[in-house]
Amino acid sequence: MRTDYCGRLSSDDIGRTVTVCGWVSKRREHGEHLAFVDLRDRTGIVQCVVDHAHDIRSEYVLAVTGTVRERPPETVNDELATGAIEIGEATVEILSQADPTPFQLSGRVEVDETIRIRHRYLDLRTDRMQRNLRSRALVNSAIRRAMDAQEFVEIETPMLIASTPEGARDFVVPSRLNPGSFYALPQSPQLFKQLCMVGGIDRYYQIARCMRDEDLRADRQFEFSQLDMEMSFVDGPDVRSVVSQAVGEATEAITGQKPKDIPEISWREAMNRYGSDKPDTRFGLELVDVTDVFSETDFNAFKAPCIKGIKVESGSDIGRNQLDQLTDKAKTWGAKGLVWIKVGASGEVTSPVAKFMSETEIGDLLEKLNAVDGDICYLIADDWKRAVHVLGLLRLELGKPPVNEGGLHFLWVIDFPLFEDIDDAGNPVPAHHPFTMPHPDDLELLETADKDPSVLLDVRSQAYDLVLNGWELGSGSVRIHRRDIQQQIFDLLGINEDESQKKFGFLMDAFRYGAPPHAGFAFGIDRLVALLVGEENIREVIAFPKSQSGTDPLTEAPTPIDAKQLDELGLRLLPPVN
RNA sequence: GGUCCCGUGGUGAAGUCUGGAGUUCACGCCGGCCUGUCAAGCCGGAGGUCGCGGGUUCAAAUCCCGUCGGGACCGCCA
Repeated sequence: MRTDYCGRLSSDDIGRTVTVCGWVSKRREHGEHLAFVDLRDRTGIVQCVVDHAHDIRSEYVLAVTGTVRERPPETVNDELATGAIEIGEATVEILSQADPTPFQLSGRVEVDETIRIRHRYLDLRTDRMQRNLRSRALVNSAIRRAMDAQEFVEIETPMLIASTPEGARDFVVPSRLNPGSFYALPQSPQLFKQLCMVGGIDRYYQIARCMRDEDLRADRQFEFSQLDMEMSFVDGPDVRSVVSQAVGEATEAITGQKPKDIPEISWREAMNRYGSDKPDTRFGLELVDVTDVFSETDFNAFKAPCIKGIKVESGSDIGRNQLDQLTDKAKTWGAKGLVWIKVGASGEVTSPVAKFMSETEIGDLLEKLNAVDGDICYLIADDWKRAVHVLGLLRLELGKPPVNEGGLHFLWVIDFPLFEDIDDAGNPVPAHHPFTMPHPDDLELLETADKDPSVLLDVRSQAYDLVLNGWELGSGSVRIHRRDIQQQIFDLLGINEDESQKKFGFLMDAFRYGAPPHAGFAFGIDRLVALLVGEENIREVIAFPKSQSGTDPLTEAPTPIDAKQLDELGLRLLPPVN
């Protein structure tokens, strides 16, 4: 049907008779016997000169046949890749007509995203979506190349699996053959990839679809894709090296440049310096500990276990209104308050709480924060966890650059704590999943936990996250491959033997028969691609995404199902709750 | 569970704070003119339940209450 793609025609083709197919991007009519039709396919646009084009409208699908010729010099279009040539004396076959589109595809005006998604088949024709989806495909193939080159085996794991109550909320699928029982859709192939290691696969990977029924965000959809991998007889650095390689090749495939070696930072240091376990290291504004300065303060609000501050250079021209808004935000983030101190020319300060601080305290504070004339300091006093958390959010609020500025700052965050908290029942809450190997140096801390559970919070794990520009790309860990340690962890988590046998019995059983030491990782493809192409929302790199409320504007999913389907599945609906 | 922002012809915005005739701008659409445009140009035209419901008022896009939809974030996401 066609001899060439629109965007690939060039001066080399002058004189050839060609047929191109595509959509009418634009028609410019100059009278009955001269019109220019810009024809678009996936490769780009070419101008066709048509004798009579009155019946041709935008987005009609055409096959255009004509002779490639040089444009008159004064009409060359430098903006267009094919701008030096045109298809002359073109004859047009209309393959398909088109109604006026519900929004313009030119990209000249921003279009409401719901409208774009409702008509995604049109939106996909735009340069932006064509580029994003092609970039995503390039990332996928680069990752596959990298993994294949390192002798990983691609293995598919089941989509219909057993539900486990840990972690995120499961999507569940009722079983017709076993009424009253349900499958869960995988939140990740975690257990299966560990079974692959027991099975001697040695190196497994998969570009896996995962589902989690949690609230949606700019960087979270119900469904997402991960590069999921697992290796035997390796340690954390080995895994990080392989992942760095794959991510590096994916980055190079899009940007043309291989990223530098990825720095590593401990979780503790990340929290202290950035107030986040996924720090955006494109900019400074680091947190400074000033607890010592106020160790003997009379200021009641600062009689706290931890006081952290950040300094904004030349930030003192901020107005009272904005400061009040920042304070309100800090409170919604969990702070009791937010203290700000503006620094004047000769070191004098302006602050609602200056009168509660001694001159020594103010002097030491400014010195620690290295604050000078025109700067403003923000301080949070609280327990360590809350202080760094709130100040970390404030740091982003004050300094986070736009998505496509500041370059790509990859970062490994290592030495995560094994437990993030102790729950009301006195059981530790795992920070990662319960198969994460504790740090070898901290194993003895586990033994002493009977006497003092709080030491558990100091136990490090062999878990690590990969972070890019403040987004958690993914996480992984060295796994527990010994039943005794695994049972010890289950005991600590308050999961008794019955329960662990019921939930993870197949894994525990597998470990009876010779489990190799193994470790793995998974990172989100959607997030990686979004950041690589400079999109601040992963919906822009997903062909058919869902809205924040989990509905699909295109298909209207989710929808009720009819009584017959419910009957078959042995389900009955409760009356709607009002 | 919570906080904040948005909703005005097909699209995007202004108008809302400070109530006074559906007013304006750009794009698109329809018709006409037009033989070198490429954001073509010129002339003309059509197109509206100001998300929805209620209230206040002589009068509501505008003020108040509720509700729906979209988005950003906190919680949540082992």
